[in-house]
Amino acid sequence: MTQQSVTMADVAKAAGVSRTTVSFVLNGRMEANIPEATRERINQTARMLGYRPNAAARTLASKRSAWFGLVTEIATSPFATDVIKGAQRSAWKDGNFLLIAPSDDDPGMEMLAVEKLLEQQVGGLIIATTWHREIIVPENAKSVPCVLVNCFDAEGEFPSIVPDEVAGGYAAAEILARAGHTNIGHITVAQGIPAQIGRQTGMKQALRDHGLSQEESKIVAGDGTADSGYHGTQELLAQPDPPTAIFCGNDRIAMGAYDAIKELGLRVGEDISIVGFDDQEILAPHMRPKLTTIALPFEEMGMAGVSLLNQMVEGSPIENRQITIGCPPRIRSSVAMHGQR
Amino acid sequence: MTQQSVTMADVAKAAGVSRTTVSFVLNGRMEANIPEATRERINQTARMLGYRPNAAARTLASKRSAWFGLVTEIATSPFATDVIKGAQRSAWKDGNFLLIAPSDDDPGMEMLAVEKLLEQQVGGLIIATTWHREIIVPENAKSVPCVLVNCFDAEGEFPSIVPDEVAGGYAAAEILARAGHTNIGHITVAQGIPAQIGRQTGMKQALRDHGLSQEESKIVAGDGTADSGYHGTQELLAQPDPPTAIFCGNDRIAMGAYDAIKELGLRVGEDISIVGFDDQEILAPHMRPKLTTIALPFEEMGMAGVSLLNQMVEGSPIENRQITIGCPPRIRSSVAMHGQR
DNA sequence: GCGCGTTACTGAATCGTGTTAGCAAATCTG
DNA sequence: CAGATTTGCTAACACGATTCAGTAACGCGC
Repeated sequence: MTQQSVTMADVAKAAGVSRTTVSFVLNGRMEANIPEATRERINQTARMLGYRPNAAARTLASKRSAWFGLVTEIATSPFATDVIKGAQRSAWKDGNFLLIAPSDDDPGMEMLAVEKLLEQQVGGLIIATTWHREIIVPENAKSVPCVLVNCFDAEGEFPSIVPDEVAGGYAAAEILARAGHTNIGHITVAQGIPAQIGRQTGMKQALRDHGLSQEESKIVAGDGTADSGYHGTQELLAQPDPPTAIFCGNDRIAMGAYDAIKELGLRVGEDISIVGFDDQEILAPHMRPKLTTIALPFEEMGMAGVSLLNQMVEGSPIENRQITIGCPPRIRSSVAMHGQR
Repeated sequence: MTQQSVTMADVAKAAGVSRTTVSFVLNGRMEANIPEATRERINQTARMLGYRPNAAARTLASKRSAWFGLVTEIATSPFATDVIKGAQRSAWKDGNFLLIAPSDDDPGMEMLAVEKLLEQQVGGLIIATTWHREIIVPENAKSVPCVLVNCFDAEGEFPSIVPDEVAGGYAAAEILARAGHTNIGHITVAQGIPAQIGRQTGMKQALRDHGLSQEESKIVAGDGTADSGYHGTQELLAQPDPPTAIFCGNDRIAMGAYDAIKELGLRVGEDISIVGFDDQEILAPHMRPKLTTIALPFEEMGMAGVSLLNQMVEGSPIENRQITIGCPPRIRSSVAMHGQR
């Protein structure tokens, strides 16, 4: 109500030209060579009248919308924020919008979300998960360009963007090896997920490359919780030849590890070195000592997702369908030099 | 491209009726009394043909869109997620969408964000901040119903939804008082913000109501960081008559407090009781012992924002323009009984 | 003064839906 | 059985843009 809404026709009348001309000018169509004087006049009157384009009309007429859809499990994790942030920023730069729809990790819900987004005429779709895993992409998602972020489909049919877990695990172990540690423990996240497999694989490779061996007993299975970090650390430190450093599968595990270490009267970053994974913004930099960890590049993944989508929408050929994004180390204070170098 | 897009006209032709009839049936216009048989036939063919309504056309024709705009500082804080989550859920229920635009705490950016959202024909606007404070609402936000979440304008011109800081502070202090503590410390968040003022006010009231007094020295000014919690706690515990319980202005402060307490060889939840504020999902339940704290009702605020917006869009009278939402206590394990009851 | 190319525009169709006004047939009313 | 009402549907315009196909005016060479 009270929608006075100035239209192009109003601007055209006020400027004494046709709708078409106004459209050309406001969209910067230079090939319709409208002289500078007219352009200026039209822009002036548009501004004076407070003209605001109607996106719905534009979408309808041009059959191209300014929206991408993002389907994600906002319900569960704060991680989603960063993906949204990155995607949002990247889309915004090109004048695009993000329509966010919840999937809640329920296939039915997810299909509905996609359906609703398609009704909104989204030009492309991003499906993002909060933890790196394989998913089944809803059938209807195929009616429009679609990119997977932090997940992948079994057939590799969709382009996907995932963190480089292996390189991340490698970096984590290398930090400890470079600091002179030779007896390194590891507490894993939940068994069988890409994060666990990748990080552990990377760690083993790094240790080999640095000429270090690691007994099986130095790898304890956790489940990603702080509790599992606490108990895992107790288990490691109770061994006859306890490790001097622990690579924790994620930051929450590291949090539990801190507690266990302190309870034993030892000092994190002096007696025992710790490296985490994830770089949780409200955790890692606030721990005492501040946690050295490997960051999950959620924001970059979101940005990459949108730019990949842009390419697909424009019909550019996609060279790389499976993109991995590096996990940068965040060096803080939980790792100490050990022994002679 | 390859937009086969089945339209209403296609459905109409296939069903042997006019487009108008299809529109009536699909929109459930009962007053146009179409007999059950015809309705069924149209629904069938629509489903068979895979008809998907075009939201842009609908928005254009009906002059009412199915989406609300949410302007927020996604850039800075994980808190935003919960507001988005609540708003999203609430909107989704009514078939509405949320368009998210970043404000990045920059007035120019914010105006642009609002402008862009208005171009998208949003039916209403939510402006949300990550921390409770006063804001200046951009002028153009007035062209559509607008609700403030977690913030407010100086003139009270806009309906706003904020957490009940005072009641939260009251609850926090009461938990400690009820546990038998009589010597209670407090470490504040940044000076002068509503969170600091409200929580402190609530605390003082609770202590008065429980017949307790509190020396000025037992309130130390922090800045919301874990570091300030660490040093604040050291300061409090170094006093000649140290408190047996500390109400920390937020969970990060509590995190620092834990570290300081443990370093002194004391036990949290046994020797010293702690209550936090915010209930940060990835922090509070994972601390050791698990932190008793007061939750900030972000999700509820988001939901309340959307439903208030719905009322406004429908033209219902708004009875309450300044809504405060309660901050529920989350009782965990960081508070112990003290002394005789 | 004719043909041709450029410049600076305009008219009209189109996008897919909502919505009002109205019409023919069927049914009811008295 | 005439007139009024209801039932079941349709024609046509509107919404606010984009875009294609012109076209009138002008300059220019010959």
